Amino acid sequence: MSELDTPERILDAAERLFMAHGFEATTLRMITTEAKANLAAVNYHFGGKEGLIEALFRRRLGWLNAQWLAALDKVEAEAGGQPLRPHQVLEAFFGTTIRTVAQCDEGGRHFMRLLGRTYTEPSAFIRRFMAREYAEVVRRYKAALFRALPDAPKEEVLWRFHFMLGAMSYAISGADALNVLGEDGLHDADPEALHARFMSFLFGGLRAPLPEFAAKPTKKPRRTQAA
Amino acid sequence: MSELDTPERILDAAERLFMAHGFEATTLRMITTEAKANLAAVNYHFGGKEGLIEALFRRRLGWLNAQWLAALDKVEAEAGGQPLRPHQVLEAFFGTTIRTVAQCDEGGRHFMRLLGRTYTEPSAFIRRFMAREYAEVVRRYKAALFRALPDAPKEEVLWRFHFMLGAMSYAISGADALNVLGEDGLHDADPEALHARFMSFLFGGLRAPLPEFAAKPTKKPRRTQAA
DNA sequence: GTTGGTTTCAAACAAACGTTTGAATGCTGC
DNA sequence: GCAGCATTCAAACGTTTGTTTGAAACCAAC
Repeated sequence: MSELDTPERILDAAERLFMAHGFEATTLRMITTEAKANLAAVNYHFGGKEGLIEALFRRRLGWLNAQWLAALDKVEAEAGGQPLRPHQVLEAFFGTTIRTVAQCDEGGRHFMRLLGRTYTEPSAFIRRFMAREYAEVVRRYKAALFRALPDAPKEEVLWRFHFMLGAMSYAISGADALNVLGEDGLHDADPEALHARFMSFLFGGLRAPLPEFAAKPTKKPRRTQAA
Repeated sequence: MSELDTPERILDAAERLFMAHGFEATTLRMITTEAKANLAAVNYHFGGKEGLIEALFRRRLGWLNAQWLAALDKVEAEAGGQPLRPHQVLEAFFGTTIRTVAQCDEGGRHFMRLLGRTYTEPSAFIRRFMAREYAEVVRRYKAALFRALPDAPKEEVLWRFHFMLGAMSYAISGADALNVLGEDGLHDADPEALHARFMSFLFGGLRAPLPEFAAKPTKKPRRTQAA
């Protein structure tokens, strides 16, 4: 067939519609209509709506995880066993993410925005799935960050990484969401610009002096920094 | 009556349930059951589900907007017409937010987490409402930020503010969401600690050097900064 | 050309949704 | 005690939801 087959068409349509309306508000009838498939096809191929969502995440997340791990492998290999510099870890994770978003097809971009929202999604089923799917990436990057910032309390590092994930979520949401800040349409800039301005923001946040209660006293207490 | 009256009980229950399950997945039956009210009460008092959501936001948002504007008024009065320092603007907005979350009752905290998610919520009805409700606060803070950072391109300032809102959303979501990063339970720290570590992160991000393509050449081109 | 397994399809399913109704109840002013 | 309004209540409304069904269509293998 020159067209994509039915499961593929359903996944593409679901990605777009889940993004536009959320998981709950998107109905199987909307999806199958857009995919030019029969309503029963979702249950036939995916076993139900939850099965569809799971398949949708699995299709993209496997590849994304591979990207993240490959980026970390690369810089760690270059470092030859030495601890990484903090900005290398950030670049490997967030740089890879932003760049990945940029080079995605339209469906991929929809998925990435969906992913950013899903981190705070309250649905128990989705959160369980995400935690399981991310476990390896989280473990590797946490270890790399802790090694890169041996003097910073682990708790502070995790909080800052948490903040960064939030910033990333909004960064990916892009200019659409930003335009809540005012009607004077900020156009979605080119990916290179977004990458540059986001990374410089992140690195500034990571290097910021620790709050006083958390800063360990050092030989030069005035200049205590996280990085 | 010693108990709260019906509309109040419904609003409280709705706040908790919308937070836990999202807008679409929360049904009027769940809400009225938890509020120990009749199903028809929602339509009687609020005119429908959308009316309930709108009332819910109006109840908390008016007060929150007042807090934000008062904080800005205060530092601007102290500055006596002079441009504010960047960290004063950040403290007025984000500091006020974090502190407000801390001193809220449980319902208030639920609402604030709801608010953070709503910024990227795709529902057209909610986004329209939010933009209208926030207009004044957005206008004032944008102006203050631009005055505080006269050398930085407005576009870059807006993007950084956008990133900060994302970080704030996750900061408010708190340790619950953070624990996706690993099972070793990070406890929700005391509010003072969260405030301190969040503000230092933010200020670092705002002060970070601009990406090269956006940095205006100055007399000392090597040290070009946003703040 | 018939068989057997996979995929599509229209139709129907029970359950749950937000909303409406009309009678019952509670409360206030007289 | 009665009128008048505000509120509560159980029941039903018409839709829409995800899912199931059983027959039709397709397609390769023999």
